[in-house]
Amino acid sequence: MTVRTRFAPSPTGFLHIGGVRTALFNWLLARKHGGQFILRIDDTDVERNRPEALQPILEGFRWLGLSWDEGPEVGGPYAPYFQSQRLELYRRVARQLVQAGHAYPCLATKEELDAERRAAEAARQPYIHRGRLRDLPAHEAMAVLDSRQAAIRLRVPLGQTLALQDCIRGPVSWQTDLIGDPILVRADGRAVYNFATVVDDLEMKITHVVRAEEHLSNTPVQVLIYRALNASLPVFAHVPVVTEPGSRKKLSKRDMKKFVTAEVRARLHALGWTDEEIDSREDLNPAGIAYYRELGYLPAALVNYLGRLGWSLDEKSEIIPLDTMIAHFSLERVNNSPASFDPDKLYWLAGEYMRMLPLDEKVNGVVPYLVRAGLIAEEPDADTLARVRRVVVACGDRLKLFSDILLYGAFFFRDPWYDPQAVAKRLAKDGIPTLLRDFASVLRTVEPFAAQTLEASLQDYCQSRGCKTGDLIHALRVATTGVTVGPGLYDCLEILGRDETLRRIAMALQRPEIR
RNA sequence: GCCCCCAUCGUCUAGCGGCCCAGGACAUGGCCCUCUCAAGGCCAAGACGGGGGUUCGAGUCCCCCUGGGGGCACCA
Repeated sequence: MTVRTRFAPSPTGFLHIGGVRTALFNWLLARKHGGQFILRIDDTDVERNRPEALQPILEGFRWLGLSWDEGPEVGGPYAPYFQSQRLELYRRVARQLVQAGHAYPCLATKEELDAERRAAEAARQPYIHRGRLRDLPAHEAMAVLDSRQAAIRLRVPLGQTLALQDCIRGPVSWQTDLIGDPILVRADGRAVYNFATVVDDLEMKITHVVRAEEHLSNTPVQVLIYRALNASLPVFAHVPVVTEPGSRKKLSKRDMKKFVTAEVRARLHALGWTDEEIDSREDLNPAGIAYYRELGYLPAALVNYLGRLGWSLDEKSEIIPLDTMIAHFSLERVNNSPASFDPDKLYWLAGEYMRMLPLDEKVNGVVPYLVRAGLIAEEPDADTLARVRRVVVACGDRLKLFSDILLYGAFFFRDPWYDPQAVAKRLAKDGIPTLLRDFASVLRTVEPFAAQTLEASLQDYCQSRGCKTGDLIHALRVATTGVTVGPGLYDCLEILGRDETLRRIAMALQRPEIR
């Protein structure tokens, strides 16, 4: 039997980290067993659907490399993969259930039901709805269905215990008496999630239903539907929810905006985003995928992080290559308590993955950021690319995200932006400008103008002059880069070259703070 | 209110009765390295929610309590 899993987002908002993690588990399970991973769009709730939400979801999956074997844009043997296009199927199946006596029409209005629910609440009683036509004989029920616009409800069998083995939770059970007769098809003919899901999972031959724990309470209803359809159950696995950093509440796509903190805004501003752009992008925040893509996180790092969130390979592995993850993934090793999303650990992983990335790919990843910042031309020539490469090498492990290139390497591509504090601390001090001016004359003749010889000559110079190397080094750094942090000084000078280095030193010495 | 689930360092986790006075990782603090910032190395601090059982022995099994979470729609 081939394993078939699915992820079924509803396009009512943007995918968050938790949703992606659930999708990843589905994907891993399918890949591990050489099965299929299906993407299905659960969009039966047309009023709440937002067509513009679909593309970002698909793009997110593509970016992460979570390929789907069947679904939007790729089709498949059970197309269409949009529930909104399968309503006829659900209606047909629901009618069959009525005919078989497992379901019945319901004429209650929304107002009546609301009143019932409120009354139950007021009486502090659980609300368990049983329709008035529940016990109508099947042929009469069909007659009602044909003559009136009626919703269809499942007739929940009374007095039973539903027990099943969840792959992650273990044995779980429910009393059917406590389950109200659920709506299968709305009065307007549109199926409801619980029903459409079962019909589709059955038709699409889904073998493993891996979904978030918030769906656990939907499971008894769905089990009842499977039974009514005389179908065998898939394997159920309810993965714990992902909670917000700092709270124990599950991540929700409704208020992702609250993750747009001042710090997040500052980061995005640094990349050239305006507040208007940030505010118009709902998924551009630390709970969404787009944020990490924009900042230049490596997708492999995100996948690794998400895979380790609630799952472990063994007692110590943190960095787990995707093929290892696929080879060893199992639902049995999925943890069963909620996991809190930790941006710090993700950031650390991003750095680890960046370190492992081949140089060429680092250069390729960094170029778009330099282009967008207007530091290099859109189609950089070979010389520029060679220079970018040298800068990337100089940045070394400082580069954790592609966007870090702007943090550590921008000054290689434009004049330094002199940080007043840095100038005050490292340049505008007694004797320093003179020292700098004097050493500049040494720099004029250093041969070759390379890191090693530069270092040697600076050491010699300081020794013969009896000055502290630190003073000169810091002064040089600020004079040539404008800031106090960055790659090794000698690497910086070498990349800048003799002429540019001298020009920058002269420029720095012209500053008003210095005389 | 009712139903269901969960419970190891701040966080992610290992642990499936003795290998655990609980291991790893992120974060934190200190030291080393060092031209800054990273990275790296070393060290430190830090957890089995509580109470009952079962057992020669319990983080591990059972029960209760407490705490947390999820769900109770003609939403998904």
